[in-house]
Amino acid sequence: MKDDIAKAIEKAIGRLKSEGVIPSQAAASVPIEIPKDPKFGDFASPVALSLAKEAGLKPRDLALKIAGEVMEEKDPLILKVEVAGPGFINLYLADKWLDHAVKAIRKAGSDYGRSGNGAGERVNVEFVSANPVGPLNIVNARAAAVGDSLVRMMNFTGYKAESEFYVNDAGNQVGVLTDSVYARFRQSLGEDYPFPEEGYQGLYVKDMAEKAKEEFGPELANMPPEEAKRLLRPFSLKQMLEWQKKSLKAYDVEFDTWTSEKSLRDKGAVEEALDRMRDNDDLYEEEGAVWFKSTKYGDDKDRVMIKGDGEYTYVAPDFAYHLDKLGRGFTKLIDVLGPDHHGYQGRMQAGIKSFGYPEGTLYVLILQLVTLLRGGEAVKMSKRAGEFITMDDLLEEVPKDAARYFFIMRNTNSHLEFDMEVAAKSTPDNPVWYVQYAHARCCSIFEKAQREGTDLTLMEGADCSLLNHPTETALVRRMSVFPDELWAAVEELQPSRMARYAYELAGEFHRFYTECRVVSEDVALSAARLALVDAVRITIANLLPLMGISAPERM
RNA sequence: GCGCCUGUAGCUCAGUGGAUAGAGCAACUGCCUUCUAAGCAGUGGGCCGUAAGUUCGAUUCUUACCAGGCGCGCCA
Repeated sequence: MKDDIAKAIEKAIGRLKSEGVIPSQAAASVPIEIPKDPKFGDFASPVALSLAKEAGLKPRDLALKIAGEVMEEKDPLILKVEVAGPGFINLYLADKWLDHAVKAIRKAGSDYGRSGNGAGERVNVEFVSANPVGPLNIVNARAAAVGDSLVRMMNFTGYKAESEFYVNDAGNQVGVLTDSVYARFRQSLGEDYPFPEEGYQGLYVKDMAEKAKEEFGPELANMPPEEAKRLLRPFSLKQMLEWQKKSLKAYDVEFDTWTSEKSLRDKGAVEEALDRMRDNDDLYEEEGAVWFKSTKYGDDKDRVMIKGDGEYTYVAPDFAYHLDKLGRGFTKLIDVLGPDHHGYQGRMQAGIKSFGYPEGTLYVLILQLVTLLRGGEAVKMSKRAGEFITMDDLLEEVPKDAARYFFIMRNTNSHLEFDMEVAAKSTPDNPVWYVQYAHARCCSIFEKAQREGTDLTLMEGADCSLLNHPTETALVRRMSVFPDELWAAVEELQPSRMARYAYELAGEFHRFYTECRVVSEDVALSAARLALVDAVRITIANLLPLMGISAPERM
């Protein structure tokens, strides 16, 4: 409906343009909003306010002209158009539109909200990509929730989006992990074997050492350390990856692709990427190192690609990795990163440009920090002392649905306060329950109606124009903008918008539920309200899975 | 010092170049013989960090400053 209204106003503006009232080059987009106060109409547009200057008219006068044009050739669903305030165009819709809107939602069913807006563009969303050296942490968990929701939302709106996890299995961090496991292994045999200075202290390293003992037997101790570590390295890596996969699965996050840095290196992808930069004259040698002239593409300083000792810096394989993704046919790359990586953005954008891809190919979404609270008190975490809450720990305290909602409920560039006690509760302060409860209530109405012998097929012939109660029209309005809200969330890469929309929709439903009895003696009204409730059920059932949250039928 | 993010109600956060700046929590007051009260309605609470600029109009855009967070390696 929002679209139809925007089109009607666009047409009106088009006619005014051809009459020369508005200059033809004036911007074309027509914003439509739901007014805060229903007395300002079902929908409103401030378009005249922004166009007034170019037209050389007072906003109000222009609004009157546009309104006049809209009425001239008006959509039968539009009842009247008014101009109010400084120049808002307020549209009031005929009751018939309620019927249209509800029927459209029910007809679309599980496809309500789905669109082809993404036009099949192939998008790669990379997220989490934690080093395979320890358990997943809370920022990883936020990245998992945000990244996975983005992929789901994008696929629902016509993109071909895939999720990807980049495994840093070639760097020296895995070496440190291997050394740590090896040391714990020797210690477990009663030896006084030194633990590496930068080694990983966590208990899981000891567990892995025990597993290694089972796997390889005590003869591992008799091998030269280098040989033992050659066995331990892939073994440790595999354990870590399995652990991380398991943690993610518990959050309903599964990746389409896991790409290994090592495999990229092995097939010469790094050299290939560097050659490409060299061909562009973007590499140079200085002080015994090879540098990428990233300042040429807007980075604040040039970056070393090959160190003095002949090793790559971590960025070189990262460039190769991005080039690899692009080589697989993705035209848009999204990297979801933690707050400590924002400095990474400039060099990576520079690399993409050096490879010849257009501006806007890569989008880096930076997530801000998460502060964990328990009952309003900050949870003390000390990495050094090995005291920190992992993603797994969190799930033991907070149900998956609540965790996922909490992780996406804030804008990505806002710090997130996550109170585990609130998230774990089933009380009104917990927004997840509020939304799920709305869905359960819808289902419960049908269950009750059926049990009491109400003929549910009555819905099919329902006349939803009867839904005149303010809470009913508000509910229909809110539902009708779901596709627009979803698309806005996708364009802004902000799943938080979906979380908020879900909350608002649930609120409209709870108000309706309190004010209006669905099943009553009035057969026609009951039929209309059942259809309305069905539409709500459909909308919520479609949007919760986009956030990886279930829509329970009973609570 | 430089860069990125943030500064809106007691707390956590929405929001927008324009109509009286919103929600949840916390406080207080009402509403269950009726489809789940895990709900609803209401009251109180705001120099939208400070100052200047652009504008008919700024909480929104620009700049400076103040405050908080995070980064700034031939570490990953």
